[in-house]
Amino acid sequence: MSVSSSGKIEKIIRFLKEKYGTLEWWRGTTDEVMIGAILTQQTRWENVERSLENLRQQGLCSIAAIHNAECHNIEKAIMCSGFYRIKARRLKSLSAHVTGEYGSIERMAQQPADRLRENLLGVHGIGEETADSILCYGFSHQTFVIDAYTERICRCAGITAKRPALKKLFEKVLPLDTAVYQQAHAHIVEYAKEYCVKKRCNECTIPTLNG
DNA sequence: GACCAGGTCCTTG
DNA sequence: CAAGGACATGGT
Repeated sequence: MSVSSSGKIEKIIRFLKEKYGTLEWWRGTTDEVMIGAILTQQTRWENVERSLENLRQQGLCSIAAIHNAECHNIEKAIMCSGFYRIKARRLKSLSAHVTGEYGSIERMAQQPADRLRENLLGVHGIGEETADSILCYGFSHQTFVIDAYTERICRCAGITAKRPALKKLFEKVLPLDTAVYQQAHAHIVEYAKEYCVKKRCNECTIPTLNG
């Protein structure tokens, strides 16, 4: 009898939690999480941190400051995390959205998660992963983040579900606890960076799934 | 030098 | 709908 997708996901989550414990991941203000979520698109986090530091030094590391800044100045500050022209525009779109739709981050934080998600997906340059990252890490909602790594690990584990269904599966399995959601995604990324890239993800290396 | 990074959008078939 | 390309810098 084969293990169900839910069962496999439970095992993956348990194994990774055992392996990594609690990871320090994305501790920052809501503003910084939102900005970082855009900057980290297809980009290493270490480069994003440098950009965030540049933005801080320029006084540009907030949604309000981005809203008032010249695009050119944003571009210079975020250059080292790549795609800097398009990302500067995306940051502008996001800041315009927050300001126009809610007035402030504080107001935004009072809205229900599903409404925030729908509105974020309407912003040019924000897709599912970026929206969910903002919700989960910036606003502490129980929204699971599916990224390319999650898909890789799940595929190797023989879970055939794709993006939307995969997200539902994780959200069905995980307890309704924001810290658990944040950690589970962090664990997957750490594991994938360590094992699924260098080893080309030819086989599932999560031991509990091989027996 | 080749290849990849915590995506998203746009164009084609 | 799936596949392919553009966006760009920085690390291995």
